[in-house]
Amino acid sequence: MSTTGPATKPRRLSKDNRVAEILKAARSLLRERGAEAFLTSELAERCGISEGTIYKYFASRRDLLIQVAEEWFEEFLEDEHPHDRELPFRERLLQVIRKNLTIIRSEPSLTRFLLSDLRADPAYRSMRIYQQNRQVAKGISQILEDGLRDGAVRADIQIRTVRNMIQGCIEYQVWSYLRGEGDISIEHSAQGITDIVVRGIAVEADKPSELAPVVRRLEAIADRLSGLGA
Amino acid sequence: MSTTGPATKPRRLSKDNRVAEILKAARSLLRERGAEAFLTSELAERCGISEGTIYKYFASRRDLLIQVAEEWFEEFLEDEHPHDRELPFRERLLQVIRKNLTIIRSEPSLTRFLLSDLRADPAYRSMRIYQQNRQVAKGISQILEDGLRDGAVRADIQIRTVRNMIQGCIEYQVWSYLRGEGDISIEHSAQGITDIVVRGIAVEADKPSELAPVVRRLEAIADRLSGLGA
Amino acid sequence: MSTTGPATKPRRLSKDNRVAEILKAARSLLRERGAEAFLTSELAERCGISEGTIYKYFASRRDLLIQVAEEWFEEFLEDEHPHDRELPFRERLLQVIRKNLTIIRSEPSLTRFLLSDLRADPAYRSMRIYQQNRQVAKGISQILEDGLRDGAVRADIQIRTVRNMIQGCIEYQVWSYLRGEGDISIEHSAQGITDIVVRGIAVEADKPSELAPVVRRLEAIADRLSGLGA
Amino acid sequence: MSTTGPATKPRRLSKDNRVAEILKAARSLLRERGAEAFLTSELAERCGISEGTIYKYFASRRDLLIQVAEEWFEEFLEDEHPHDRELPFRERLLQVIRKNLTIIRSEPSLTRFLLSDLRADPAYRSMRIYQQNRQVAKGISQILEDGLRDGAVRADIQIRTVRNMIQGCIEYQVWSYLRGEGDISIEHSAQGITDIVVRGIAVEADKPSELAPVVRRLEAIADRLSGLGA
DNA sequence: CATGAATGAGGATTCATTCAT
DNA sequence: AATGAATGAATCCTCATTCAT
Repeated sequence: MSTTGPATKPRRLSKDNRVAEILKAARSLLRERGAEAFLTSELAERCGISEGTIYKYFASRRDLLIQVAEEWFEEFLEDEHPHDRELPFRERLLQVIRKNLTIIRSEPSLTRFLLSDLRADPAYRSMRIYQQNRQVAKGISQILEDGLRDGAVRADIQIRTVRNMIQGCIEYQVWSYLRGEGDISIEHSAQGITDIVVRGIAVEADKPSELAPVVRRLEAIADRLSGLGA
Repeated sequence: MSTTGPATKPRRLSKDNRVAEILKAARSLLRERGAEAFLTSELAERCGISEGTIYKYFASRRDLLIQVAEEWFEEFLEDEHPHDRELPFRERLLQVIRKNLTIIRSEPSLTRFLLSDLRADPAYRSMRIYQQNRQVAKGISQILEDGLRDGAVRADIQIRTVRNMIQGCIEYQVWSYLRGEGDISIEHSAQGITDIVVRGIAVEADKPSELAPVVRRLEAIADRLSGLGA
Repeated sequence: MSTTGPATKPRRLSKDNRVAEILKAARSLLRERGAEAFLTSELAERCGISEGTIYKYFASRRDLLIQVAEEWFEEFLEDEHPHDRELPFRERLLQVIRKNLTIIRSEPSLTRFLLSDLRADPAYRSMRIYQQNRQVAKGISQILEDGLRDGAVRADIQIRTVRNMIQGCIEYQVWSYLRGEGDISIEHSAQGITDIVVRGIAVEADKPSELAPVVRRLEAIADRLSGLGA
Repeated sequence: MSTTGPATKPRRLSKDNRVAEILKAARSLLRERGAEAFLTSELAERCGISEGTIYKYFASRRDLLIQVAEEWFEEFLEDEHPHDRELPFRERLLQVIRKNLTIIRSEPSLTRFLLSDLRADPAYRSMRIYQQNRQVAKGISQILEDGLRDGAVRADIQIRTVRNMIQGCIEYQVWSYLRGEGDISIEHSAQGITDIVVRGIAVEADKPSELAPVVRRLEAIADRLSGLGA
C-alpha cells in the first residue's frame, strides 16, 4: 500500500495524477491504434483501472481524445523556444519545417485525428485546440510575413497557400514514411521541402545579381554618349 | 402504383444496372458520411432495396467501398486526355494540379478513405486501385522528369519529394476548403501551388534573361569608347 | 446445343435428368461439406443452374437432402445381393459388417445427417428412409436370428442391443478414420469387430466343464488296461 | 418490484456467479436445442440479461459452448471415484460402461457437439477438452490392459477397436433412447453391452480341440474292452 | 475515489426461399 | 423449363456508457 514500492501501482491517485496517467496512456494507445480503433476498454486495461473511472474524469471518449490532442499541442507550443527572429529567412523556415516533421512524425495518428476529425467538427472553432493550432499556423505565417517585409519573399505569393503547401507536404511525407515507402530521414525531407519552397524547382536563368550595377553604369555612359552625339 | 408511370422506380433491375445504381448511391453516401459512418442499412434504404441485395453483388461493405473508389479513379483516369506533352512545363504542371484539385475536391471522403484506410491495408498493393494510383503519381513524375530532361527543372531536386509536396499540398488545400476556410477557387489554388513549386517563394534577383546579351554588347562598346576617351 | 458434344452441357434437361443431376451433385456436396454447411447456392453453381430451378424440383433444402439420403439408401439396398443364407454365421456377420463399414465410410456425412438429424425429426417414421433403414437393421437382425435358431448364438443375447453395438461401433470407427486417427483398413476393422462380437474378449478357459474329469478317468483306466494286456 | 422479495432475481451478480449462471443456462439450452440451434439471444433471455453481458464473459458463442462441454466433462471426471482396481475385470468394465451411458444420456447434445463438431476442429488437440476426453478413453483402455495382463482378456484383441466398439455402442444406444425407441433402462443396456463385449455372442462350443482325439481313442479301447469282457 | 456488472442500440453478414419474367 | 433479382428475418458480435455499490 505504500507509494514508495517500485512495483506497486497506487490504487488511488489524486485527481491530477490520475488524469495525467490516463492522458499519457491514451496518447500511447492513440499512437498505436489510431482514433478509430481506440478502445476505452483497452485504455482502462493499460491504466490498470476500470472503464468507469475514465468516465469520472472525462465526459466521453471523444472528449478524452480531444484533451489528448490539446495536451500534445501544448507541449509542442511550450517547446517552441522564442525562435530567433534574427536568423536568415531560409534558416527559420527550415527550422519550423523540421520541427513540424518531427512532431507530426511522433504523433501521426493525432495529426490525422486533428485534421480529418476534429477540424470537421462544427464545434471545432470553440475548442482550445483550434487556438493552439492557429498559433502554429501563425508561426509559419510570421516567418513568411517577415520574409515578405524584408524582401526575401516575393510580394505576389499568398501566405496561406504557402502555409498549406508546407503543412500538407509535411503530413503527406509523414504518411509516406509510415507506409514504409521512405527510407529518407527527417533532416533530408526538411531540407528538400525548404529548398523547393524557397527556390522553386525551375532552373534559375543566369541568376546575374551582379549585372544590375553594370547595366546601370552602362546606361549612364550611354546617356553621356547620347549627349555627345547630339 | 402503376408500372408505367415515369416516376416509378423499377423494382427489378438487371445486374449491371443494379450494381451501377448501388455504386452510385454508395458514392453519394460515402461523400456525405465518410467511410466510417457509411452504413449498409442506409445504403439499402436509399436504393430502395434490402441489404441482402447489396450482398448479392458485393462481397462485403469494404469490398463495395473499394469498388466505389476504383470506379471513381477509373473515371478520373479515363478523363485524362492524352495530355499534350508539347506544352510548356509549367502549363503541364498547372494542368495536372488543377485536375487533381478538382477530383479530390469532388470526392474528399473517397480520398480520405483511400489515403488513410486503403493504403494502410496489407493487401493494398494487390488492389486495382493501387495500380490506378500509381498511374496518377506517374503522371506527375513524368512531367517532372520531362522537365528535368528539357532543362526546365533543376537537376538537384528529388522527384519523389516534389511529388509528395504537390499531392500533400493539394489534399491539404481541399481539407481547407471543406472546413469552409477557403473562399479561394480551385483555379486560384492551382495557380498558387504551381507558381510556388515552379518558382519557389524567394525573390528572384533580376531575372535578366534578355539582359545578358544586351549587356555584353554594351560592355564591348563601352570598352571601345573608354579607349577612345582615354 | 447438341447433346453429343462432350463439353456442351445441355441447358434444358428432361425433368428426370434434371432431378438426377441435382441429386448427384447434391450428394457430392453433402459429402464434402456436411449437412450443416450444405448451401443451395453452391449446389446450383455446381449444376450450372439457378437456385430457382432447384426449387422447381424440390420443395425445400431439407426435402432435397432427404431425397439424397433415400437415393443413397436405395442403391445400398439394391446392391445387397440376396445374401447366401447358407454361409456360416460368422461369415454372414462379417460380410454385413464389412458392407456397412464400406457404405458408411463412403458417405459419412449422409450417415451423420441420417442419425442425428433425420432420426430426430418427428416426421421420421413417415419417411421412406425410415422403411429403408429398417430393412438394413432387419438384415442384421435376420442373421442374428438365424444364428439363434441354428444354435450359433447364445440364447440370452438381445438382438437389438447387438445390432446397436454393431452399428454404433461401425459409425464410431468411421469417424475415427475421418479424424485421421486410424491407419487401419476397413477389412481389418471388419474382422476385429466381427471377432469381438462373435467371441467376446474374454479368455475362453477350455470350457470343457464336464468332459475333462471323464476323460482323465478313462485315461487312467486305459493305462491300467494297457499294462494288463502287455 | 422490491429488491427484498425472495423470488426476485438479483440484477447484478458477481462475475463468478454470473458466469456460472450463464454456463448453467447454456447447458440447458444446448440440451434442448442442440448446438446448431443454440441462440445467444435465447440464452440471454433465459438468463434475464442482455446479449452483451454474455460477451463480457465469453469471447464467442463457440467459446461458450466449448466451456460448457469442458465443465460438463470436468464434473464427469471429478465424479469418477478412484475406481477400485481390485474389482473383477467384468465388473470394472460394467461400471465404466454404465457410467458412460449415464453421462452421455444426460447430455446427448453435448456429446454430439463434442463428437461431430469439436473433434473436427483443427484446434481440437489444443483444447482442454481434448485432454479430458483422452482421460476417459484412457480409463477404458486401462481396464482392458489390466485385463490383458491378468489373463482375463484374449491376447489377440486390439484395445483401440474394443474401445471404439464400446464408445460407439454407447453413443448409438443413447441416440436410440432419444428417438424414443428404447424402453430399455441404462442398467439393462450396460449389462447387455458388457456381456457381449466380454463373452461375445457365440455359443461356446466345448472348445475341445485337443481332447477330441484322445476321447476317440479311448472310446475305441473301451469298445474293445467291452468285447473282451463279453 | 473507484469499481465492474450490465447495458442496448445497433453493426455487418448469411442464406433459404419466392416470384415476375 | 428456367431464370436470377430480390428478399428479410435471423444471427453473432461490438463497445461506449451508466450506475449501484
